[in-house]
Amino acid sequence: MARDKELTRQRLIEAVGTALSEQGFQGLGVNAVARAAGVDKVLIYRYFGGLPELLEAYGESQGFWPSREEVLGREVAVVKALPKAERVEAVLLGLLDALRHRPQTIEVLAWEAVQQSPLTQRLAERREAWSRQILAELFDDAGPEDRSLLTLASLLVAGFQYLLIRARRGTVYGGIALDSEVGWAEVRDAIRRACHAG
Amino acid sequence: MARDKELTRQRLIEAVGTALSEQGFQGLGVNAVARAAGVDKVLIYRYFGGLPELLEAYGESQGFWPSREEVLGREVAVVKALPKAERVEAVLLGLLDALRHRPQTIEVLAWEAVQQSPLTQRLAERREAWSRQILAELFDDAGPEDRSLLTLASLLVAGFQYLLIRARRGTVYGGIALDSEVGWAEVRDAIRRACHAG
DNA sequence: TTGACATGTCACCGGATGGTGACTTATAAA
DNA sequence: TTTATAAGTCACCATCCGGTGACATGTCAA
Repeated sequence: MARDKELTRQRLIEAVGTALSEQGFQGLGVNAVARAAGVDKVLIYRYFGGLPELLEAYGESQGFWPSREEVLGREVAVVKALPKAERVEAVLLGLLDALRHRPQTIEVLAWEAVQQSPLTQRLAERREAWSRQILAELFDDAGPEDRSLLTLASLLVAGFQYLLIRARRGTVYGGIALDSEVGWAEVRDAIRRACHAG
Repeated sequence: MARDKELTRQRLIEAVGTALSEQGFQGLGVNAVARAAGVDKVLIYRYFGGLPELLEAYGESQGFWPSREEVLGREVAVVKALPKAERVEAVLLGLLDALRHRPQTIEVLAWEAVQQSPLTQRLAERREAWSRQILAELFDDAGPEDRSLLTLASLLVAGFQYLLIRARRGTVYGGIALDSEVGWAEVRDAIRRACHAG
């Protein structure tokens, strides 16, 4: 093995991602990550201090949460000119699409949902900050009367995040086929319908 | 220890519930359950065959999923006379309320979301059957044009189930205060709003 | 009273885990 | 060329896990 500390660090960070993809967060331990990196586990302690710090480095290294541009698919200013219901719809549909292409993020979301660790807590805080920022940027003209619409938006996000989590292994939920494009098209329709409520 | 096989069986089954409440499904193992029951773990193998069968017995023993009457809070026939949107609203709000009082069911839902085991698979199938039955009983007059409404209903159920899972340890999600009655009142409002969409 | 059987206890196994100390060896400065 | 130190290897620890075989003892029928 070449003696390159920085390369080994990188290998370890990437190994977190592969271990996460292959075994899920359940099997995520010092031994598994070291094995995936092809490196001795003691280096995790030497280079990062421990598994939590390595996971943190992994979290920092990735664009876990999609950028606003990726979610919206167009300039922020363009979306901002739309009616509020359309804006919400654009954010929700864009976010759904972005997350569907991020299996590791979904894995972490599942993790976050069931376990409370320093890492998942930090990730949760970051997501809260992300949603606050979206709110401030896209809905700075929202008043108290829009509170219900924004809560509905959060509820819908929670809904399809849950569906994404279940889709990792399950095939159907509440009659929705999670393993087919048809099912997800229905979900998008339902989101559109809900956005224009009230 | 009294030599009463049936009592010991019952103790073990109840111990699953207490272990589930105290440590969550993560720490649910042969040793933990036996410890909680104050009984030797070998009896799990003798009386049930193994942990999966014991968990199955626990699943059978409890009213995990609320009955239709508990959800609706009134006679099925009465609800059936309502317009479709009102019917969906009644089911969703009733289900949310029923689940909020079932911490162990929520724990199992969280489990089900992240792990695929024979038990969680059976529980998932049972829930699917439950929702199909609700559909057949309350919405036998639904046509293809109602498909979108029912998908939205499933999405909303997914949403508040996810919120219930996160509320076990988290305090806020997407701006919704999960640890306060105010937050849940907002969720109920959002559900009502969504039900009358389209 | 005796003996058979069911109930329950205990000690142990192999394997995986997180974690650490002692070792080898490549590299690079003196 | 020598030598100090960083990079990487290896063996081992305690602990927990699921699982099992051998044993003790209460109960009840013969």
